Parts: sequence; structure tokens; C-alpha cells
Amino acid sequence: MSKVRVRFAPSPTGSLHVGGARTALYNYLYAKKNGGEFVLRIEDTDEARSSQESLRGVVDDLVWLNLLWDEGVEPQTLADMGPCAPYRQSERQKIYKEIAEKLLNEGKAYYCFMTEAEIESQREAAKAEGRPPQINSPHQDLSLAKAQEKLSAGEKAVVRFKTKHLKKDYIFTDHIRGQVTFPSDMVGDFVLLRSDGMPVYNFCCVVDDHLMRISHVLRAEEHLPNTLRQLMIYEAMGWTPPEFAHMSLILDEERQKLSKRKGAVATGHFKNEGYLPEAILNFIALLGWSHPDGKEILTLQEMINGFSLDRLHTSGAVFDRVKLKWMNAQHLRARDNAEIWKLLQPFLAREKMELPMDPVWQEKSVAAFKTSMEVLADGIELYRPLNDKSFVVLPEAEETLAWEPTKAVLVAWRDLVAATGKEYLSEEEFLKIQDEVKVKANAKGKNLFMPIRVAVIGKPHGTELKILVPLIKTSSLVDRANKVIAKLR
RNA sequence: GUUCCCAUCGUCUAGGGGCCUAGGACACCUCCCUUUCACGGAGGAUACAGGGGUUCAAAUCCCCUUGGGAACGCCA
Repeated sequence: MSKVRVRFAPSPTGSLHVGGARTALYNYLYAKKNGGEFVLRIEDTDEARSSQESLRGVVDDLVWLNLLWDEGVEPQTLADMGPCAPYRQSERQKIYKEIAEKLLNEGKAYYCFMTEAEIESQREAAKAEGRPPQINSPHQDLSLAKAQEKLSAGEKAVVRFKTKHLKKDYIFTDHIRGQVTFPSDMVGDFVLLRSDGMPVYNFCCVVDDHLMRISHVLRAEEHLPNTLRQLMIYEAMGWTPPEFAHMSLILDEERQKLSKRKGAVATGHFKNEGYLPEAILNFIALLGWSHPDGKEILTLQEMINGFSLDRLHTSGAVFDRVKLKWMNAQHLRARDNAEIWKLLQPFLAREKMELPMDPVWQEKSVAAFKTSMEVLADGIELYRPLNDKSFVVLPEAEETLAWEPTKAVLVAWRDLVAATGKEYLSEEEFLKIQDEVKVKANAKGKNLFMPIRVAVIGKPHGTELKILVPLIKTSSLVDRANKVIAKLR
């Protein structure tokens, strides 16, 4: 058994989306589990849609996810890295051309001069008759010499693979689906090289998988029908095909293939919302795979240890954003407070909050808020009350302010806080003051707590006061109380 | 239309002939904790698409039906 070599082969035509991320993850897990190598190949043969910016984005997303590859493009410079370079298909044209010529010379492929209009009318005719929309090229038996004449006369042609003579079933064993059978007439003569000489996916995929010695092709189910074409090319070239495993699709709420058109599915979107890479990885791993021990919250290493192809599911999985959020909360709690504080910064910066620089205060605040945060962006609303500039009395506080004992509570609260002369109150000091307010203002229960909360955060519901108060300077607490008292006419 | 793939709670899944009156997780409901909101804890409701076989025994194997999905590009 040769060495395990797998690849993730994105086309840089947009940002990495969660489906691609999962394909990358499974390939990565399989490689790591089996001591193999993980190759990143760039499928950028569609010049119109591919861009350097997209490549940059895809690479950055993979790095962010911590799915690092052994060969491909170097993450920083995007320069080639590894023995099978180049890894960008756009730079491998010579290779594809040579192989196409070999097939041409052996009569296994031919130049096809059909125009777009001719192709279109054949397709429509086929559709009208209920046949699969395959094309039947009038040039399939044109001699190579004749074709070359036309070419040198300036005519444009694609290179098509000849399928008519391959009358048999193609059978292969898929590691996830078992034996899969395709009749050869399922496909028509397909294009290998475009008229501008650029290769087409099914062709360069085979050439590169072979040349890069890929042992296992793990890809999404949408490629299952492509396997037939690819098998035909392997056969024509006399190459041994790799092992295949086609994994189920990720579906949207309508049970359709998850697509950019419906909601945000880009990895970068989740990053911006404050999802942790390990949570994304954990969540997508469980979309079509399960850990042998049934464990759900997993580290990357645990996923590697428990990974095997036979635990991959055959049917599609709906992407449940609610569960993803829950999972993110779980991973968030597993992080250090200091770490979370750091991660929170870009989010708090969006709101230009001015919060204390003291690391002790910072970690204390994270400890206080950790369990009420599902995504980092939740930190914005959590920290807002701690930021003096954004203290406002919200409309939802109206009812509390109208209560009869409220004024006495607020005044007692303000005076007792001011009297301490401390910079910050400890939890114990706060509780003591609270008891004193209770006596002084003769208020208890929500008549006591809600007015104080309004005087602290501007609304009657929120985080526990004993957690919040020690995070706010007493001078600020007094200011805030005064603002609320002023509203009482 | 044609071909291929798929089918367990609303969702992700466990299960691979007897351990299944089907287990876990998210969500939902109830209660407890909490003088708020959350967190946490304890319970609850909810699924083997339908029909035929095979078998002493079927969620599990086979067939059909139905339903869903994907692919049929000079996209990948």
C-alpha cells in the first residue's frame, strides 16, 4: 500500500465556504490519521472567475481554521512549496497539452469545431426527445491531419474525449458508498481542452491527481458523476485510478445544496461574527461523521484520533446554525480568560469602547461574562454597560422608575456608594451596601434590585449585579445613579 | 427528461439481524437553582417514509413504491 496522499483542490473564485472547509477538514483528518500528506492544489483554470484575491482569502481561511497543508502554495507568499510544483493548474498548461496530444494521436480524443449555436441546438433537440443533453459532434471521425489543417487556417477547436466506443459499465468501489456503477453512455464526448488551450476540470484533475500521486480522492458527492469521466481518462492513459470517497452534501433548511445565494456560508462570515475556528471545525466535522465514542465536543486532535472513512454518512446533512452557536459557546468556555479578552478586542474596537487597561480587571470581566457569550460579537452588548460613555437609561426601565420606593432606593444607593471612598467595590462590599439600602429605603425583592440595576446598567434585566458592580468604578456608579435620579422629575 | 446517489425524533446523529418498549446532542416544554436575564441541574414530548419479502427474530438484509438530492458546461 502506497503512502496516503490526499488533496484539497479549491478554485479561487470566491471565499472558502463551509462545504469546502469540511472537504478540507476530512482530507486533513484522513492524512493526519494515516501519517499521510495533505496537498493544497489550486484549480484556477477558469481564468475569468479566478483571482489572486480569492486565493489569498481561501489560503487565509484555511490557515485561520488551522488546516495546514504539507505541499501546495506557501501560506505567506503563495509561492510554490513542494516536490510536485507548480500547484496552480494555470501554470501547468504544458503538461495538460502534452497529455491531450497523446490522446489525440492515439485517436482517443479529437478536435471539435462545433460552434456554440450548433451545440445549443443539439442540446435542445436532445432535451425535446427526452434524451440526455449530450452532444454528437460531426467532427469525431475527422482525421487528425484534416483537423490540423483547419486549425492552421485559424479555426478554433476544443479537444473532446471520445466516448462512443466505450460501451460498458464502469464500476468502482467508493469508500463511503460501496460499489457504484455507471453506464458509459451516461456521458457524451466531453471537453478536455478549451479552444484557448486551457484544460477543463475533469481533465486536469485526473492528470494532477496522477502526477501528484494522490492516493485517495475525498470530495463532495456532487463530483460522483464526474468520476465516470475521470475513470475513462485514467483508462485511456493506462493509469491506475486513486481510491475514491464521495461525501454527502451540506444542505440548507430547504434540504438543497448549501449555496452562497441563501444566507452567509463563507468561513469569513463566521469569523466576523465571532465564531472560533475550533468550533467551526468541530461543527462541520459532525455534519456527516461521528466520533466512535459519541463524543460531541472535540478538539482537532480528538477528531484525528477518531477519524475513519467508514464513519462517514451517506446522506446529506442540514447546516443548523443554532447548534453551531451552542457549540461555539462550548469552545469559548474552554478558552483562557486572557485569550478571550484578546479575541474580543476587534469586536469591542468596532464600538470604540474605552475599557480599563488593567489585565486583572480584564480577566475578571471575561470570567463574569463568559457564560453569557455564545459568539465573540455578543461581547459588544455585554461590555457596553461597563463603558461609561454608553450609559443611557433605556425605555424598558420606565416601569421600574415609576415604582413608589424607587427614588429612596436610588438615593440611598448613591450615597452609600459615594461614602465608601473606594475606587472599586468588592462583591462583599456591594452586598453589604445592598443590605443597607434595603433597610434605609425600606424596599425588598424586585423593588430593591431592579432600581439598583437601572442605576447601574440603565435597564432592569441583565447580568447579576454582584458581578457587574465590582467592574465599574464607584465614581461612575455615582454618576450613573445621579443621571437616573434626575429622570425622576 | 436521463443517469447516479440517498432515506432513524423539527435538526445533527448512534445503530450494521436478537442487547431497541430505538440511545445521545441542539432546539422545544415543565420543574429546581437564582429576589431579574442568563448559566447550571432534573425531568418530558418527539423518529426507524410506505408496502412486500428473507428469517424463529428486521431500524438493521433483498425488492418495489414514494419522497428527496446531485449531475448532465469551452464551471469546478
